[in-house]
Amino acid sequence: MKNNLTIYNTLSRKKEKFEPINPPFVGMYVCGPTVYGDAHLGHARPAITFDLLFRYLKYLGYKVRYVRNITDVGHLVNDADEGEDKIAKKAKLEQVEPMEIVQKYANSYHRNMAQLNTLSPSIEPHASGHIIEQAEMVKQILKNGYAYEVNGSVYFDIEKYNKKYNYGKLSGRKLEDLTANTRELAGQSEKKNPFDFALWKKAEPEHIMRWPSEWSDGFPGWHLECSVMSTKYLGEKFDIHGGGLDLQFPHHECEIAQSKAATGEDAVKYWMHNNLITIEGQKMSKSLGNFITLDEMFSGENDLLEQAYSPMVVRFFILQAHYRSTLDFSNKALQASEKGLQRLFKGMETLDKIKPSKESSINFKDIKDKSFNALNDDLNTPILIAHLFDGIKIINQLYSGDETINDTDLTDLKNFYKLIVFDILGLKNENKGQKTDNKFEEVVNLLLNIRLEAKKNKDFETSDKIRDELNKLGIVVKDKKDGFEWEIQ
RNA sequence: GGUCGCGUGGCCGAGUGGCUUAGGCAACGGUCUGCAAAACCGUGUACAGCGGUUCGAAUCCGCUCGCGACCUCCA
Repeated sequence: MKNNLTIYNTLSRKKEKFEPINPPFVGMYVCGPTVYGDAHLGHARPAITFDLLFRYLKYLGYKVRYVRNITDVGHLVNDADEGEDKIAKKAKLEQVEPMEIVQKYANSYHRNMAQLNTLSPSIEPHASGHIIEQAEMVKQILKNGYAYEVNGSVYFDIEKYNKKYNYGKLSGRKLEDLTANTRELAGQSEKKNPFDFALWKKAEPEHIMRWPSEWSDGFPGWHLECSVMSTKYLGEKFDIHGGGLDLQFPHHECEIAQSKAATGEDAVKYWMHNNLITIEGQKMSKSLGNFITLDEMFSGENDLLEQAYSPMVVRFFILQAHYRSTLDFSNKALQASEKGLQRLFKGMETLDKIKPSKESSINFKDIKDKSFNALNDDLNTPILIAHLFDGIKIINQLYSGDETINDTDLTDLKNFYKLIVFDILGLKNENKGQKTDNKFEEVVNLLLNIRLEAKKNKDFETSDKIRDELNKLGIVVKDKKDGFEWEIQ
């Protein structure tokens, strides 16, 4: 299996050639959502970034197993309500079962991800379905001496771990700095060191999500599920682990420590982190409350939104920035993406109308090569898209007859655009296949044919009236050389 | 406070030593049109500031200013 793909590895802080541990198989684990609220724009970014990678790796011929978890056990909210997890909290608020919350938001997450045209992961494990496995890993870490039990809770012993291994290598932190900077949180006296983290936490009486274990009735620590489920489904060593940049520390750092402490192996070869979406320069996040849910994006129902943005516009917007850069949300930027996406699809429609000639006056190889080079360069989709637009210019020249293309090249060109735009970038033309009612279409066509006649008779008063009135109803009329086109806005 | 990152033309957003006019949107001009719209073609403006290294820096180094991320749940 040959490829020229390089990806940026957070571990080395460099772009590295992508070489799977066990080709042609590739194991990829991505941190999924905690299902306690509607998915927002921020959730779309890793989903789309790693969907792109999933699609591209498959195109390259790899057999990819893509695992993305659903966190439904809940994490500690903070020390003020220690012992209460965020899912249980929401459940009490709404007077429903915790698993009902999980089901509800998992469903809406899946719906949103389908709207964004992301492929389903190969496996989507729930943390709650892997309590036994998590307890097993706790035992293993205890047995290896990197954890200690206090009052029914089990904590990871970072100081001890750091004597043999390197805690902080992913995020570039040093234990001394952590010691100096970790806040002294109340109720943490159980821990040897404030930076130790829970592997198993004893549940307080009011805590409704709990499972029996040899230490206590409780629940697993919040870093554990990813170590456990990635190991279970991808093995002790696997290729790619992805997630949002905000998970780098402490979540992924702790994952590394847990896996190493349990198995003695470095589980992950390539760590990948997508950057965050900002709004007015600030991170969009649940905790800051400045987020826009995906449902709101698609419906326009949020005060920050001037209009609705379709799922493909959101996807294209995200792909127009490199995944390791922050991306600032604004209506202007989204509107620019909307127009750009229209131009891209319009170009592809034009491509279908081109008639082949005997000879080709153009050479598309350059654009093709550059496109794949961009993709291979750590998934540089903004560059890739720029090349696609360069190609659109050529397509228009072919259509106008300023350039020519032969049959073979034309087929090749069409296949290239379909491959990149539909299969790899995962975009789809939403206007296509949006069938309106046949009778309705006939009626509009009838009106426009009357208008055409009026125009022929130079009765512009009537023709303009029909155009303007249709416009008021949201039907945009576009005159063509011999006839018309129309669309519903 | 500690660690890390960023600051590109009206906006978004690539590029990281010498030609990339990156690209998109907007703006302006044109073609088309009865007029429009749409579409297409064409055009301009940039690298936060100061200093240094270099034949040459948006790109490397230093300082200053501004912004952000992580250190607490987060995609």
